[in-house]
Amino acid sequence: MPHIIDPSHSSPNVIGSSAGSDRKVPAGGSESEGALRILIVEDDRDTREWIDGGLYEEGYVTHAVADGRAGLALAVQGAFDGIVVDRKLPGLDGISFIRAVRNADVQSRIIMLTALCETHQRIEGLDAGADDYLGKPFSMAELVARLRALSRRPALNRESPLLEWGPLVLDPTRHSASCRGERLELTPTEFRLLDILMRHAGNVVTRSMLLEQVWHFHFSPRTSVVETHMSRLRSKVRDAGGASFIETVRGYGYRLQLPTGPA
Amino acid sequence: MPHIIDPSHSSPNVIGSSAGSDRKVPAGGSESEGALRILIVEDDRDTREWIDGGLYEEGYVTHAVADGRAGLALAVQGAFDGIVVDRKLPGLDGISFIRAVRNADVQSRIIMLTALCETHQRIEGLDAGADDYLGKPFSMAELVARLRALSRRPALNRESPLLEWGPLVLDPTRHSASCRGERLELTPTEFRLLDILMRHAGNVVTRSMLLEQVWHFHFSPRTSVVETHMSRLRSKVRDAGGASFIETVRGYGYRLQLPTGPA
DNA sequence: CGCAAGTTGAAGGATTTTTTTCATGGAGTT
DNA sequence: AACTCCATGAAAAAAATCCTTCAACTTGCG
Repeated sequence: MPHIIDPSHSSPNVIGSSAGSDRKVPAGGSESEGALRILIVEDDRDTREWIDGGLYEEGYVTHAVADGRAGLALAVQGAFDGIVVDRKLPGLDGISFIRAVRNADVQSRIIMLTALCETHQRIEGLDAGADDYLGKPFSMAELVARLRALSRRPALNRESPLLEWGPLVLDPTRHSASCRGERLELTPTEFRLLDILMRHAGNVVTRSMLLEQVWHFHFSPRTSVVETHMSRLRSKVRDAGGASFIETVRGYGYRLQLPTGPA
Repeated sequence: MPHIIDPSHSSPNVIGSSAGSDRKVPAGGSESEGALRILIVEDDRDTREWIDGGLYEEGYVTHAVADGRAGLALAVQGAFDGIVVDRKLPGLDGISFIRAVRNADVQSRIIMLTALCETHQRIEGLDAGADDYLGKPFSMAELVARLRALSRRPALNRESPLLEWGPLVLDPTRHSASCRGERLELTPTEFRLLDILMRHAGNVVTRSMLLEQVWHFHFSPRTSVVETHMSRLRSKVRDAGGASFIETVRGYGYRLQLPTGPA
């Protein structure tokens, strides 16, 4: 799905420090099953309101704040099911925020939002206790999908969310991947490649995106790094599983595609 | 095929004159223009080619120039959907560029690239008529997201996920097309041809338009590239669906036409 | 500190796919 | 009929991609 940031979904009152925006569930639901409570900590107003509105439409009960400290207070006493927090925040940094929340023994599932060129930070975030991360810009669909994935796990089980695609399984927090249960011994670069492919499974990931997200290139080098590593990744996956899932889309990039993949 | 920028295509002298820019879309005035056309005005070669290549991979039709004046000429007569312009340009400054473009009553969405973190310049840019700005370094994903966001802001100029015409379905983001559910294995060029035809479904697409949007030719070469590719595209569609939807309008170009006519 | 093991990206040739050219014959027009 | 425009297949040309090798570099460890 296209990464669209549409600021048009605006929600009424979103607050700075003390208060917040509470939303009700559109359709009624029981305490146990229905309304999942999500805390949003994001300083950029447009983005915050976009997330807020989007999750509201998905049936979540949201609470959005712009400030890290305010968010922390809420997180600790709010019994939220999930927390969406920007890495870069004024006052209290996103990573410090996460660390603080975990120190307070809060079990909420946390998704960290990071700019695309902050791979390093992502790992830091996961180490700090985030359950997953999402690179900006992202689509509402992606966020909802990751939230669902997280909430599917048992409440107290802080098991990391797995990315799965057919026989491929990748664990972002453990930096491990497997195919048909067989462990893939991937180098960091290969891991990142597979990670990106899997997060966009079924869709084309352009060479530019890969160069950008893995190599931080903001120009087009005339090298063939992508091809080289893709080749290595492919052969490892092939050795483990047999089929070649990584399809090349000539002129554009690559795509993870199951032989009998969905339309 | 990260398309190369041939200076002869982007230099000013090609512009003002007759140049193959007879963009006469046959009546109907349907707002559904072809693929979104983006003008890139950026002097740094690496950056320019990076943006150019990246947007190409995303399916945009791009025109890239290094010079502000050349860009201005293009912007004024080019009917671009979006313009990406660097703030710092040799010759004609980015802000002056924007001002000039707006003075010429051009409605294209403009995104200004600013290397400086100086808010001052950004505001100046927005005042001059830019719709948005992006600070360097930025990620391709961000640029694409902003472009998408902008292109849907005004009218219904939104880029719909799927293009459909009778049994033909084309998914721009996945670079895939199908006929009667059967997947069409198209090369990049064929894909672009079909894309343009479908966006103008029912209307004649002139050879000039095709040469310009697919090949970046601003003049009419004597080759028969168009015919050749159209032929191949036709046969592929025929193999998949049976009927031949691509009608040739002798002396003008081609048109996508259902045997039973459009609704 | 120096070695061993592992990782990375450049280089470059092989391979595959795509694009273009070109020649020919057909179709439509005047 | 003469002419122009178009369709098409074959073959040449040009890209794009694959994949292996190699030297530089990093890291962990004795």
